Amino acid sequence: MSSVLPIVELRNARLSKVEKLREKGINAYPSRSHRTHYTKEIVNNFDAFEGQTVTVAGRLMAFRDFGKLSFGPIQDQTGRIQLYLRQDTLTSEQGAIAYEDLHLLDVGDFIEATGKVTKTQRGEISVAPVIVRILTKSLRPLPDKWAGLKDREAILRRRYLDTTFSPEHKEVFEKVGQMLFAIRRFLYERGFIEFQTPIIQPQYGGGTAKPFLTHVNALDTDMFLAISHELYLKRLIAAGYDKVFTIGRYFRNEGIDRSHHPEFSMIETMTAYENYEYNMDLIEAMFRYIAETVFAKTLFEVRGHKIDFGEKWKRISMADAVQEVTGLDFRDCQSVDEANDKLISLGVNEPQATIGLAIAKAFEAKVEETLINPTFIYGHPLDISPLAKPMDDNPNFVERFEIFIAGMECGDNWSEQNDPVALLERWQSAINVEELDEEKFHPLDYDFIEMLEHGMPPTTGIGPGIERMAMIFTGEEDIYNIIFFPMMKPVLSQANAAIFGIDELPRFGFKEDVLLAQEEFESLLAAGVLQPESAAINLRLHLRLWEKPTTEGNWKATGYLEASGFLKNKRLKISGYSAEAKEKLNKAEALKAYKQFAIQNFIVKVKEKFSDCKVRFEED
RNA sequence: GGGUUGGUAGCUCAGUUGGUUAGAGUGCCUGACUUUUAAUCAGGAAGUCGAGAGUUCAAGUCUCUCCCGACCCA
Repeated sequence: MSSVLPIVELRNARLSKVEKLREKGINAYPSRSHRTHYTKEIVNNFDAFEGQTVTVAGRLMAFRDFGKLSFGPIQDQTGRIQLYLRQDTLTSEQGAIAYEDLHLLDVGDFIEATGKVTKTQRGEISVAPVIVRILTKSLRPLPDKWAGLKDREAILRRRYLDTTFSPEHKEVFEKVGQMLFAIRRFLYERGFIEFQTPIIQPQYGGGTAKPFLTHVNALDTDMFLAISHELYLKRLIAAGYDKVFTIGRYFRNEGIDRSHHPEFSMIETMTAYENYEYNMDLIEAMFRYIAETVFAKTLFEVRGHKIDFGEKWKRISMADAVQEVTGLDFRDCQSVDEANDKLISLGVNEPQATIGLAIAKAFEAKVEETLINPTFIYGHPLDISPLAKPMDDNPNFVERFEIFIAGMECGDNWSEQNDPVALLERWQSAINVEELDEEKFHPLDYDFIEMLEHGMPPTTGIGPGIERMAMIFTGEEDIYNIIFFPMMKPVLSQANAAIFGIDELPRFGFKEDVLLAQEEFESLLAAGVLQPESAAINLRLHLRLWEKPTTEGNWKATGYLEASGFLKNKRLKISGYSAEAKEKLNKAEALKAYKQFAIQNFIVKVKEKFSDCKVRFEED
């Protein structure tokens, strides 16, 4: 090794301190501490503690050496207290660190100090240790004690360093934990029972999000990570429990931005023998309960708006809300065309397939952002709510409500459809629409329908997102400040490569690419060499539309298909497809034409060879 | 997906029209100091300038590709 990285030298220096401590009979990684008090209780009650002997423990955050006297604050979960170390009072009993050996400690080490509580001449509340023990040697330097960690990427990848330096960031995560506890307490007080529901599910129901696919080796079956837990909670209702809930993890294989994370949490309840009106009361009370018990206030500032959770929430139907904001009542429309004309008059030039969809569109485009104070929007069009129960007085609308706070949707809830025949019909027609759309794969859960046929009492549920709720209460506008371990691409730093002697990260299940030309792919398929290795093939189209015409004056699109499911841990890319058009198409038309082409050339060939293999098509 | 922007010492950051051997603060190492609060003083060591390729007599700086982020938009 010719040149050694500075971080490696720093680390080696600390490793040799571990060795020197060992030579003195001191274990740098003992089993436990003998802490008697947290720093905060001492600092807050100095008068009571003055002169008493205490043992405190925490991370050494700084060290100021004055020869025969030194100072160093230690930090524990509750705060900091200064150690006031004197050569003439520090003893070196067995296992303790003598004054002369204090240089074997580093800022960042976890240590324990036993001594009397006192004040220094400058008035700083301190512990004057008789015994100092090391609890854990730190091998890497802490960030700058004044600046802390600033690099966003470093903060997200090594959150433990950021929370060490930023108590206000640390507190946010504590509040999230307290919120979860408060929610559980709130529900238990009202007779709910908490259940665990499966995260790995054979079918994904209860939503239209794209799932994560996984494989269960023991059953040799593809399964999905939960996009929702409600179908299981409903089975619990059928099982005879009247009030159930789960605090579940949810996985949606979609975009990431400041308010969306692929993995998130929801509190989901189901209550039998009640309808959606019960839930409006429940969730309003829950928000108030969290505000009062976790944050000890009802007035919050959310995205620049003052919001009082102590006040009663507004309740208005979706169609009324649209009418209130736009002056248009979509309910008197006689036809879809009439509804679409109204949309256009609002400046929304996206024709919808039904009157119900048009109402939802108008709401989304014009009303949502105006809902600042907590508002219940109820009575959604049936068309966008296949699993909800229609209203008695107008079956075009359902017993469903959404919560809006500061223009953000914060929960979606409804009275569950428990008529198995009606639900199956709704479900099937929804699937047909979806399939025409070719956008989403929406499986029918016949086990669930069977459960309904056995009978599920009238039921209603709520499902507020934990992260959204936490963002509202803490004032954070970035979900990455709420999720302690956000999803990041794995990387290997040069320093770690050098220190651990590796040149790449372990890659379990890493996907390699195999590139085949269209002809190669088709001949391998025809010869039976290439076979599906999972029950479903997922297809993804990557398309490029060339902006300049060919010499013949035609417009050209090229691309490749990405197929997973043929080769384990490998992603198959098939190139060589191309399509030409006589005149310029817009991107949507070109995509459509190309998709047709891909379906003919790929899906049909796979289907005729392997008739029971599912092929799913997804787009970028 | 589109636009903008960033990656330089463990950390926080400078680095000019391309031009000596890439700097500062902090931290680290050595020494002094019995009341500090980002202690002070003296001395010292420390860099694959995100990775790779190119242009050039000469690249942290210019060009291209890639990796990892951030911000805004849809």
